[in-house]
Amino acid sequence: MTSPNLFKAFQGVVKSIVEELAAQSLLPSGLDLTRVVVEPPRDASHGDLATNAAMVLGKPAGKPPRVVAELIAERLSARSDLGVVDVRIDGPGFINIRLEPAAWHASLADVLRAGERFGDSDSGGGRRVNVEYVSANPTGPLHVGHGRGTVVGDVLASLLAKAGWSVTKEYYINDAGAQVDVLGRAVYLRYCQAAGREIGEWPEGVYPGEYLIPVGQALLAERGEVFLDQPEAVWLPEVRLFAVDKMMDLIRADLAAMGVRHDVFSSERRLVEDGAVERVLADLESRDLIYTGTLEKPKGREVEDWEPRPQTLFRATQFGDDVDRPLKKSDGSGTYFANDIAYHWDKHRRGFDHQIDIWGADHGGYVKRMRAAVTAATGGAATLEVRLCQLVNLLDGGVPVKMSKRAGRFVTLRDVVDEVGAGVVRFVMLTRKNDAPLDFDLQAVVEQSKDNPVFYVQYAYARASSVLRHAAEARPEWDLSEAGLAAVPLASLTDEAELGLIKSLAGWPRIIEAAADAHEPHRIAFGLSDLAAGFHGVWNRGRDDAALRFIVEGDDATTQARLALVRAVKLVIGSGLTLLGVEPLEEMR
RNA sequence: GGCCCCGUAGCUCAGCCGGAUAGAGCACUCGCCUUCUAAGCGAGUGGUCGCAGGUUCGAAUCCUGCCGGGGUCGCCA
Repeated sequence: MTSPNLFKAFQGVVKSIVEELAAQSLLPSGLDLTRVVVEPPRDASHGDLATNAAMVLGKPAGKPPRVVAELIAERLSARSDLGVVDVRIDGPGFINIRLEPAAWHASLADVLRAGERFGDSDSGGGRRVNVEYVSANPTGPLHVGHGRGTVVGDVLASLLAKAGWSVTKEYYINDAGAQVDVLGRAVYLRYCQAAGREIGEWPEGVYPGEYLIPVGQALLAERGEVFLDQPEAVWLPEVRLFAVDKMMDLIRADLAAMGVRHDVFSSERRLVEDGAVERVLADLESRDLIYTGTLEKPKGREVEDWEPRPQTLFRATQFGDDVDRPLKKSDGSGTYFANDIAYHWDKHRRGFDHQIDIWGADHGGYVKRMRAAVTAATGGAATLEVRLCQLVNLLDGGVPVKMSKRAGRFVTLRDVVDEVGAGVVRFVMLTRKNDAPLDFDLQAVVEQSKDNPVFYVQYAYARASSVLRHAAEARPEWDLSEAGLAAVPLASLTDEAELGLIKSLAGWPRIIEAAADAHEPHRIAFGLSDLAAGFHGVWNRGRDDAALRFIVEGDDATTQARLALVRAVKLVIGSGLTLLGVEPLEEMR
């Protein structure tokens, strides 16, 4: 289901004009129109819409851009039915189009009629895409760094859904590696403590996390003392399972507090037990993509006790990686990489040929091999895109918050959510593009000032709500719903700032589309800030000049038209915030 | 040493997968303000887009090589 998109509509018009010209032999036929776009000009003084058609088509058409521009411009000028009032050719061959105010009024009504659907598109065409994010090890609560990937993945998923993709949100549970053994041992110690045993000094390399105390107690309550004084081989398998279960409960609760809900949780252990890893490796082997070889020692970096040894290797270099990668540990079990190949292959088997993973930047060195493996394992049918999230620096009033795992002092994501709210966390995580480091200042993010983008956007929404509340009180007989205001005459919206705001609203679908195409959810947050700035600007004009206020005593027509604009602003900002998973605030308190 | 990311105004960052005199916020300077929602408003100063080549009608954007910062580098995940 698509919604109105003025720029797309004009793009279609320009293309059909080119085809028309071709049909009349004024231009060659069969020109490639994929690069023809209609967009807002960089400078509003150039016009309302601009197209690069003449510059893109000049060369293939064998004519100077300005000649092509003349041909197109002439026909565009004739389209008064679309509200075109002026067309001119500028610069190297841009065609700038100006629309009459009535066209913008119509576009405002379109926004209101589209409602929540405004900005939807069908560019995904219903194709399936899998977004895997968070996937933190099930060994403890989520920390702030996880929070960033969580938000980026979650909003990307929403964005793709809005752009017409069929999205599955997935979490990969790393419950098969050595760290869950470590977790199991830690929980066992807590269990012994719960049973009143003295355990002496806490062993090296075992999580001392206090959050494991209740897990040990729960284990005791559930299973009694059966594991006491038993060798590890007896208790570890069960304790490990128990512990992972509890940790996932913890993580799910953290995610719920952020408003995140995955569709699928996939277990690494399950994949291994089901033989998926063996099957994938066998398949790769049958295609001669696995061999036994010895890797060279990495240069320029000291590796302790390095010694050449033969390993089972995947021919990653055949698929663009820099070296071949090991698939088996010395004990014969699969490496994390081997299991991960099976996992991504499994996603492909489940019907996902578009896969997106959100990882921390520290896994950057892993991207090439994983993409190589996906290509190899699926015979090129599936593609993997990895988006890396840089570090989050947690600050408190400009001072870095010291986190030390050893001292047991680290701030969890939940701590932050409880302190500033999920909405604030979600928005702030998108105030930087994903591959740039992000400062998260606990004080700054709750500051009520223009410097704080979360506040600034919420305030715009609250102001719009407030104006509508006032209007509803003053004129209870008016229909101030989106549908109601869509039907109101808008001719009195003639102020330039008002028209500018309408133009910004009309451009909203472009922002969503660009963000979805580029897989960059932060663009929504930036777009919202711009919209909010536009609205605050219009609002502020009413300070100096009472005639420019939204509610004008004694002028119902103007008031209603302006309320339509306010309603549309509220609609778009509200839907943008919702897209980010941030609840819009009706009033600031 | 290899690979990945980053380098845009004094600071923090945008820049729509090549376009028209490169944008915003903060800071600074100068005015205004006490308001339908208060936690201000308007204007101005300010940039060799790290450096050097290349691709073309056109490059902050694409390619190559340097410089600087961060991450990462066999049986951890």
